[in-house]
Amino acid sequence: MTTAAQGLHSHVLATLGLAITAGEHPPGTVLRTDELAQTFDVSRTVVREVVRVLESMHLVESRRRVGVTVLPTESWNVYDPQVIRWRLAGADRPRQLRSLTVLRSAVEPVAAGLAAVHATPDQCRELTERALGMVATSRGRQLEAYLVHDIAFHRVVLNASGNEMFARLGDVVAEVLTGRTHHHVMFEDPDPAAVTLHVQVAEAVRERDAARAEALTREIAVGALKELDVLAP
Amino acid sequence: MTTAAQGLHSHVLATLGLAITAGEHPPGTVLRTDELAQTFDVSRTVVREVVRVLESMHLVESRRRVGVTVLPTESWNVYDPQVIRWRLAGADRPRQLRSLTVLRSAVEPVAAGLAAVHATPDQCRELTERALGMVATSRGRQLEAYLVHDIAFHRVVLNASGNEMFARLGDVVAEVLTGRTHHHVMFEDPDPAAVTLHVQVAEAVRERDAARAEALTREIAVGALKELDVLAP
DNA sequence: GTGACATAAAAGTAGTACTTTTAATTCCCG
DNA sequence: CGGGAATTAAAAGTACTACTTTTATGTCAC
Repeated sequence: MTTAAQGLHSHVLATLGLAITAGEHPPGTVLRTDELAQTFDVSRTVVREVVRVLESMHLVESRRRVGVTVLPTESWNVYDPQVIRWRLAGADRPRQLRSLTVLRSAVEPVAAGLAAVHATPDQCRELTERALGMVATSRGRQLEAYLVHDIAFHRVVLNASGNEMFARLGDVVAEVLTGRTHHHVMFEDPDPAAVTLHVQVAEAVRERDAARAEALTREIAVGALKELDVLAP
Repeated sequence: MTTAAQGLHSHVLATLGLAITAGEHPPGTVLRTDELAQTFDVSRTVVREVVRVLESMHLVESRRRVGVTVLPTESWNVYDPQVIRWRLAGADRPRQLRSLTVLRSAVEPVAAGLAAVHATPDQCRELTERALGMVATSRGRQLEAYLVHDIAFHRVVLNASGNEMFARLGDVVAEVLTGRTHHHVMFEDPDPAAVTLHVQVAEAVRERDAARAEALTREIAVGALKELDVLAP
């Protein structure tokens, strides 16, 4: 059971998409639609719709008289949430987590700076609440509860930035944080220093101190990068 | 001629996608597949494939007994290059340019810093060449030639960062730079200060000075933001 | 060997028939 | 009169079949 699916389309899409992003069917592989139809025991219609979607993600290319060719990784729409999810579920999850964390480290500080300028009172309040929630759940193996607050916190910052491109990264950040928690640290409580930094970011945003919000968030980012050994020691 | 298209599918997709992102069919609008088939004078098969693609971009949602509903802007996959292109071609092009420029301002400095660490000798060389090309074409209304170098320069930086998420933003940056040139400055030569900064970035990368490459690129970004009045005066 | 030509393989398109889901309406009972 | 269960019908989902179009590849003449 890789992915639940009501509807044949969803099922085939999930299976095939995952297979391709996981590296079965490596780039260059040629698939034929009626062969796929047979494999999945669905009609060609369904397969064609799936192929069209995969094509729009630039995972494959469909050419007449040739078939459906798997494209090289460089062409993939790596920002497509679906593709990200598939890759996080597959083999090169570590690599994926790394590159997404680097992206976060670039985006979130700037987003925090903008949030300090644009955040509504409501957003300021939720930010503070979430930071306090993180503090409250930061000790004693309450990792799941902590994660919820952490995700919400970062999502609010991204939304409050007022930039739609940033806002749409909320899901990505959620995936990264979830992946991190559920993967390699799972046991130990979160770093107290990081928790403090979140509280201070909330403070800075509330006080409209953009430079400080940005700098503090950059520190959080550095911490996240270190955790994944992306940084030189 | 909105978009060239060999193949009915591409044509319908381009037309409908553009229409939706442009704000005709505002969010909440319900379209029916056979109605669309009639409108475009194609078979329901073609329409369904198009709808499936639009659905994967989260522009629409298709529900039984209801029809194809246009989703609110917040759900759109704004990182999908296709969506970006449609929106840049449509009505809220200015807004789109603004948010993309903010994204650039966050990503490119970090990318430049990483490039200083990871760039191959080849990439360093091309970077220098492109910077010099910019200098050479920066005076005397050679805007098109300048643009080519400018795009290539930024693309190399993003690629050299070694991060695939950054690398994939090359097209976005290209669109933004093109839009900027072809839009509101078209007449006057590029800012000499910006040109110099590019040369210095190439230098910093070549000398493996990550901090300097990042700082300089940040200055370029500030310039781009100012140009669009994103920054407070 | 090279270029024109023929062939066939695979995707693209169309149309139709049927199934499934589900919003909305109806209708019965309290 | 009101609310909930049963019915209905509208629209998408699926399947299948027939046909068209493109084009890689192999063939043949020169």
